[in-house]
Amino acid sequence: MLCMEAKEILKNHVCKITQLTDEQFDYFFSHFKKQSYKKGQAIISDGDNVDCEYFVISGCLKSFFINDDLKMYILQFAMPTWWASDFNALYNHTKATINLDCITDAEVLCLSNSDREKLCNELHSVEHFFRWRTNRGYVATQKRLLSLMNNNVKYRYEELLKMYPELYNIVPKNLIAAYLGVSRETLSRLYSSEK
Amino acid sequence: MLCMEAKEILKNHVCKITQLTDEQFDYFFSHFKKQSYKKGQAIISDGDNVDCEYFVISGCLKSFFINDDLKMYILQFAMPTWWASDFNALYNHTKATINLDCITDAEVLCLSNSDREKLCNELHSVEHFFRWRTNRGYVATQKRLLSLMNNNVKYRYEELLKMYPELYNIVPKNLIAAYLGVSRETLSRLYSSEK
DNA sequence: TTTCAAATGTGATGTAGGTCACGCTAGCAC
DNA sequence: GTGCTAGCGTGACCTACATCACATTTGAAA
Repeated sequence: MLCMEAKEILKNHVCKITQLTDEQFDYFFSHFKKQSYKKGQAIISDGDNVDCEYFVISGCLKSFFINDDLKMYILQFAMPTWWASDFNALYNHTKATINLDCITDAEVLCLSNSDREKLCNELHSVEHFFRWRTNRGYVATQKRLLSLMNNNVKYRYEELLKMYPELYNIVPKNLIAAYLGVSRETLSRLYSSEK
Repeated sequence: MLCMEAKEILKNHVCKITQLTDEQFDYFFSHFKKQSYKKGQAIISDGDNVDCEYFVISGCLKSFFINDDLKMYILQFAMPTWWASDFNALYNHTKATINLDCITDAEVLCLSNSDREKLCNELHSVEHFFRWRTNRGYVATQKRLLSLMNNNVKYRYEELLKMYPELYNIVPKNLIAAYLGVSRETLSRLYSSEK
């Protein structure tokens, strides 16, 4: 039943962008594997071989980097219909340098790198979809890069909450800080000062 | 003659990634328009409609953002075989917020957004190529984002020069600073302090 | 209900890098 | 040649944010 739901969510997401017949979509979908994870559970850890990318059905993931001083920087919060992985490791067949884990209980659909490439090769529409998806991620990351250079923490914080208001309730502030690239103390002082 | 050379450069670049017959490549290439620009000349300016993306044959471009205080932040230096544009505006049919201009005299091949989409639609291999290209840009931008949050200016400067040593001779230091997201004064103090 | 860890607030102090101001040099325009 | 502007160095001072330390709150587990 929830499996049915997952299929519908993915279908909705993909068919908004590209045309697939029902049979084609069924075939596409048959390559995904459903997984459930508990809050706090790791999906990809530093040093792992990375085989899959993950389409979020429910819950919230984070992909993040840990530096030598054990400081965490969050690359992405992944909410339903978002895709997450260590894309660098996935595309280049290197070990993971990015971690992926669960902020809440989560259900995802996994697609392996080789299956994605196979599907892209077999179905032009699927290749089109994945081109679209990466374009979107690329442009969003460029915007974030500029914002990081150009705007102060306060502005970036407000921008983030305007864009993803649901994060405010789901994600603890120390993780928001790790996304914005500041210390949790500085972030805390921000909204105690305003109003 | 240089036109022949441009064609070869593009062919080399594309066929490293994807299979195209000679006729297919000729057809692909027929949609590009060669353009020459002088040092300092603008290709895309803030507020423009953005129709094309640009494949660099020779010279060096920069894409950059100017904020309200007239401070410049450089998104990308584009050397030969790199692609540049305001991809956000291009994909989303909005006005340019990113500028593109020439650090040196430059020759480029222009491809319009509609021709790209047409070609991607007609030739699966072309769609594959563009998916690959954006994947690469996406991953590189994510890395830069992390480096910006995690590393200090000195490290980022050395990292940049290690990756693109040719920039050192071509690009004035104030532009390097604008790429790293620091003031030219700070950058200047860096390498006067070391050794 | 108690307990414990995670999440959060806040003061004191340190620091990387920004800003402003000025001077020098080199190459291009006339 | 003369003048002018872009590029670059450098000192003095300022500021946003980091770091460290400690207190308080909260929510989930036992």
